[in-house]
Amino acid sequence: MTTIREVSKLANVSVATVSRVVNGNKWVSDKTRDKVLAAMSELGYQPNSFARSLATNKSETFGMVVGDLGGPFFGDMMNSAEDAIRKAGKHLIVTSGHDSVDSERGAIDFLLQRRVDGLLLHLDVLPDDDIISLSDRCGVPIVLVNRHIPELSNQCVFVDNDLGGYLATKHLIELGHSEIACITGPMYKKDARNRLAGYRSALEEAGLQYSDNLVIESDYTELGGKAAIDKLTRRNAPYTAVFAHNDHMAIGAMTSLKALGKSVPEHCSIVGYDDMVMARYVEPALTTVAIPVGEFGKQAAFLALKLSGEQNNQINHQFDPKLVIRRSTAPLKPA
Amino acid sequence: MTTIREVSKLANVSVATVSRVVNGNKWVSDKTRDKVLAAMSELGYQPNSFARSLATNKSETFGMVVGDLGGPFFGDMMNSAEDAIRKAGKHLIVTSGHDSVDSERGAIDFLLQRRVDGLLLHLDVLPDDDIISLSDRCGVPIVLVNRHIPELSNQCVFVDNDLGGYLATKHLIELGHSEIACITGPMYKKDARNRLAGYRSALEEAGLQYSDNLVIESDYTELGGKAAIDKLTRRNAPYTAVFAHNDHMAIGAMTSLKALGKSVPEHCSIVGYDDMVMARYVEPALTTVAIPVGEFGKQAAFLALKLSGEQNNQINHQFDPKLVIRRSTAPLKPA
DNA sequence: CTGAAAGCGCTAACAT
DNA sequence: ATGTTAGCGCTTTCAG
Repeated sequence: MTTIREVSKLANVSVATVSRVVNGNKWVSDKTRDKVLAAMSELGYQPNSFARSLATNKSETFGMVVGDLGGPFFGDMMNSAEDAIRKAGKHLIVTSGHDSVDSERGAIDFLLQRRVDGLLLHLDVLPDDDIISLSDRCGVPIVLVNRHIPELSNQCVFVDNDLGGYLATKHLIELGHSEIACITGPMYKKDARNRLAGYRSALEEAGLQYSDNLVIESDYTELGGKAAIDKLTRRNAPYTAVFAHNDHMAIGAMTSLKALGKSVPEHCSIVGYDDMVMARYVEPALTTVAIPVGEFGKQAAFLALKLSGEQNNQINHQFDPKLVIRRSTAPLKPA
Repeated sequence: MTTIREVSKLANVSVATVSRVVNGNKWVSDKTRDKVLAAMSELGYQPNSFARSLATNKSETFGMVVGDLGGPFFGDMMNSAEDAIRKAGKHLIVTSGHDSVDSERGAIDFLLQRRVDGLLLHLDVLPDDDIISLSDRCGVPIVLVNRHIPELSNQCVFVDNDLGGYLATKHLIELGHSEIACITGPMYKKDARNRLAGYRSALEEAGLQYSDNLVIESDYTELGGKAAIDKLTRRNAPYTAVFAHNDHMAIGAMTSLKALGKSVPEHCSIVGYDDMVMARYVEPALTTVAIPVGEFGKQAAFLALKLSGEQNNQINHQFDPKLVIRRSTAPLKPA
């Protein structure tokens, strides 16, 4: 690797001059600049970002932690975050947290050691308290994606899951359904609790009775969705519609229902959550609650940029989910 | 940010000693080590990776460039690559190349400036020659993912697209089809040319006539797939099966076909390529050629590790695609 | 076992 | 307009 010193020798100038042209400083004569540029390209010079960052104490780089580099959900998020950050002339390093406290911590440490100018965190398992103390001591702005921690409110970008649950349920109610089953995510996750709360409030608003019997806690997987329907059957609970806390479970439920000889939406309506790609492709296409994932990543990036003093965009902290009506829901047929 | 010096002061030792305990050097007495460890945690000390890398001239980090952080294809690849690299005690920085020569170059420069120990490159547009010269001068091992450059053969990990095209076509032939349309990707891409070559060789092997009339060059998008069917219709070309160079186009074609009143697979069989998630969910589920994407990322990581002298795994350079038969293909019905 | 000191490559005053 | 030089925080001889 060639250094700035070698370039300076070849060009017959001082390292300071080379540094100036590398950094686009005005105070260099055109002639000198050309000489330096020539030397640089002759040597294939690449500035050493470590040395540079060490000297300036900034990296021009933001770090992002996502649950899993492969998640379809994260793809869009990373993309739009990177886009916004690139447009600000910075870079984004993405790492995955792998759904474990240790590796989430590890990912954060990794980024911190790289002295990122800010952190965009999508943390699944790290407890609130840890995040709060992290925010206090880490020295760089952190923004939380898809998570709301009251103490860190203005560092959060999140979606109103209560509203999502409410919208899904209300849609079903408006179609005439009154016996609506709910397949929830793991209840230790706030997302799931909020979606369930939305479900309850829609029920309540309509004067419908909430019944534990119709609620199955599951695990956000397709298999879990299937199993939930089986449980419902075993409980002998009557229902004409299902609200699943994500599309995976909704699709699993759909499969199970079909296997039971019930067709969707004729015998049973289904609403999912997330609006993943496959929601458009299943048969019937799934009615679901869409989260503006791209907007999410973008606003998180804006927020990080803002908190690090780079920009001053207007930030949108909370997003409203939107109901996307497709063909898995239909008016209740009189029995 | 607290430095090694502050820790050394608090612990009443020299910086060298602190450095030793940070790096797990044996030559430190337990007592001293404990003192230092205590000081470190009291100060919340995080080693500065820049200073460290500057001093050692290594980063313990590999860099990866993918076309687009959001691609479903890339998700698995990143995941398994990161996994393999993490298991080797290193880190992976992922950046996107955005399908443009400039940003692919920019992404590579970014990583090079971060002095990565190796580069995993999934390059869509950068020409072979540029890559070859890059490999010569960049000073770190580079491995090419999903691309075969003869001059850099042992730095490539790729899939046999000829075989993929052949398998897809042969499957259709075995089902009795002889008039098989082919919707290709952009022909400036080698992938597409190879898949087409596979198509031709399967035809040839079966003694079937190749006809330009049945080949439509498209763009790997769902819309492109739809348009291709329209073109075929306008050409008035008779066909009973379609081989599309990716699943997106296959699904687009399926939609178009249905709109034309032809049902799949009764009137027309369809084979896709890639085996993306949605292939399982469309109706009918798509027969397609699967690429072992995960294995890909993993082998690329192994290769990079090996070339950088870290490990010595046995590397698999070329992968065979596999035909996944689902329900979009069926035996030709006698007219 | 521990400390002192010389860099690693670059930036940013400060000189000239 | 250009050069000199003192760090940035850490690792690594080389001496104790």
